[in-house]
Amino acid sequence: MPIEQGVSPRGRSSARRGISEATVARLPIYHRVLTSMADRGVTTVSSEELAVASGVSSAKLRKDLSHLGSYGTRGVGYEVDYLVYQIARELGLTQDWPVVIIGIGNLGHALAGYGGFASRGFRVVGLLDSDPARVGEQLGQEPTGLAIRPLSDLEDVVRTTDASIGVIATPAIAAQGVCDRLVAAGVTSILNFAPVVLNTPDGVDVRKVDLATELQILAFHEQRKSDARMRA
Amino acid sequence: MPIEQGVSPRGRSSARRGISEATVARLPIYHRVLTSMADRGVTTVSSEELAVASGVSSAKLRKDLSHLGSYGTRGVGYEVDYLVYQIARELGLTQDWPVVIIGIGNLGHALAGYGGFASRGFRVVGLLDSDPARVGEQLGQEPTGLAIRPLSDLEDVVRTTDASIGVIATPAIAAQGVCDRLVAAGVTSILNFAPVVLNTPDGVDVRKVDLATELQILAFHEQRKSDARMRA
DNA sequence: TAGATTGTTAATCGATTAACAATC
DNA sequence: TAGATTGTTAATCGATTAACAATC
Repeated sequence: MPIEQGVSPRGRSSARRGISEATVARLPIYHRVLTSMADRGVTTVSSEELAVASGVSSAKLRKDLSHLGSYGTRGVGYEVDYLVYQIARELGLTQDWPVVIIGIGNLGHALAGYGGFASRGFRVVGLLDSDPARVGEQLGQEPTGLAIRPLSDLEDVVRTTDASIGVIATPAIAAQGVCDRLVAAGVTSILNFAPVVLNTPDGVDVRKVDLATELQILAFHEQRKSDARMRA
Repeated sequence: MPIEQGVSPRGRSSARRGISEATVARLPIYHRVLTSMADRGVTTVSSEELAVASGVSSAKLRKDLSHLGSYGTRGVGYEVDYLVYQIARELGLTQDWPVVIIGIGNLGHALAGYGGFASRGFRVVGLLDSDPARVGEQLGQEPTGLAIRPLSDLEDVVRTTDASIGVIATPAIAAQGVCDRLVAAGVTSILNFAPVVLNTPDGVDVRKVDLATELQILAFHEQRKSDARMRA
C-alpha cells in the first residue's frame, strides 16, 4: 500500500494548506447549488451534473473538491448531503458569524434585510448610522428586530457582540474612517460597498463589492460586441 | 527606426485585441482613483503613486496601462486628465448606456438611486416589478424621476429604450425567467444580484454580485485566522 | 465482470513579477 | 548630462484543462 498522500498532521483533514483563492471563491456556489439539490430531494450527484449546474467544467469541479478531501465514490458520484456539510465546514459555515453593518441608507437597509445571510450562519448583530434622524429606527420584526444605533456606539457594539466581520455601506467619504475604527475595535474582515480603496493593516481581509465597476466591465464587453456587429 | 509595434489596423489604437479580463477588471479602479486625483487638482501621476492609491503593484499597473497604448512620459509619469479619458474610452464610458432594472425591492430601490451610475454614463431608463402594489410608484425627483412599470412591459421598455444592459434584482425564483425575457428582447449584458447561476446563450455576458458568497469567502479566511490564533 | 466516475497527473495557458533598456 | 520613470522582456508563479489510472 503506497503512501500516496500523508495524513494531515492536524485533526481536521480540511485544514491542509494550499486551497487556492480561486477555489475558495467557487465553494459558495457549489454549496448553494447542492443545497438547492438537496431541497429537491436529490441524494447523489456526479461531478458532471454538479459542474453544469454550477457553470464550471467538471475537471475544475473535481479539482476544487479534491482540495477538501476525498468525498466522492468512483463510479457513483458524491452524496449531496455529505458534500454540503463538508463544504460548509471548509467555509466556516458551521459556526455563527456576528456581523455589524455600518451605514443604513438604501443599501444598508437592503443588506440588513437580506435573508440569504441568516440562513448561512451570518447573524446581523449591529446596525450603525451617523444620521441622528435614523438612530433608534427598528428594522425587522420585534423578536428578531434590531434598532439602529449611533455611530459613536461602534466600538461598544463590536466588543459586546464579538463581531469579527464588518460591512461598510456608508458614503465613500466616510468609509476609511469607519474602517479604521472597525479595525481598531478588533474586526478582521471587511465587506466594503463604498467606492474607495480601503487601507488596512496586514491580517485584515477586505472584499469590495462595486456596483459601478461591475457595470463598467459589462460596458467594455458591450462596446466590443457593438464594434463587432458594426464590422459585420 | 525599428518597427517595434505595428500600428493597429483599426482607427482606434485601443481596439487592439488581447486586453485580459484581469486588466479590464482593474481599469474601473484606476479610473476612479484618477478621477478623484483630478478633482483634487493633481495633474501628473507616476505609476508608483497611482499603483499605491489603487492597491496594486506598479509593475502590474504599467503592464495594464500598456495594453491601452503608450500614454505616459518616461521620466515624468502620466497626465491625469489624459489617462482618465483614455481609460474611459477603453471601457466605453464615453457613451451612454441605457440600463433597465428588474425587481424593485430593497436592493433594486438602492440600485435605482445609486449616484455612481449616472456619473459614469449609465442611465437608468426602466424600472420593472411584478408586484401590482408597487407599480406606478415614482422613484427620484420629478424631472429625472422614473415610475415603476409592470413586469409585462419588459419587452416594450427594452425595445423603446434600446437598453443592452439589464440588472436583475428579483428573488432567486424569478431570475431565470426574467433573464430569458431580457435576452429574447435583445439585452446582451446582465448584472445579476439573484443568488442563482443564470443560463444564457453565447454572446450574452453575465456578471454576478452575490452578497452571501462574499461573506462566505470572508468567513473562510476568518476561520483560518481564528485557527492560527488558537495555535499560538 | 463491464460500465461509470472519481482523484490525480502532466501539459497548457494566462497572469504576475522583477529587472532593465529606452527615453524623457 | 544626471536623475527619473516608462514600456517591455523574460522568468516565475498559479490556475485551468485534458486525459487516464484507480476503483467503485
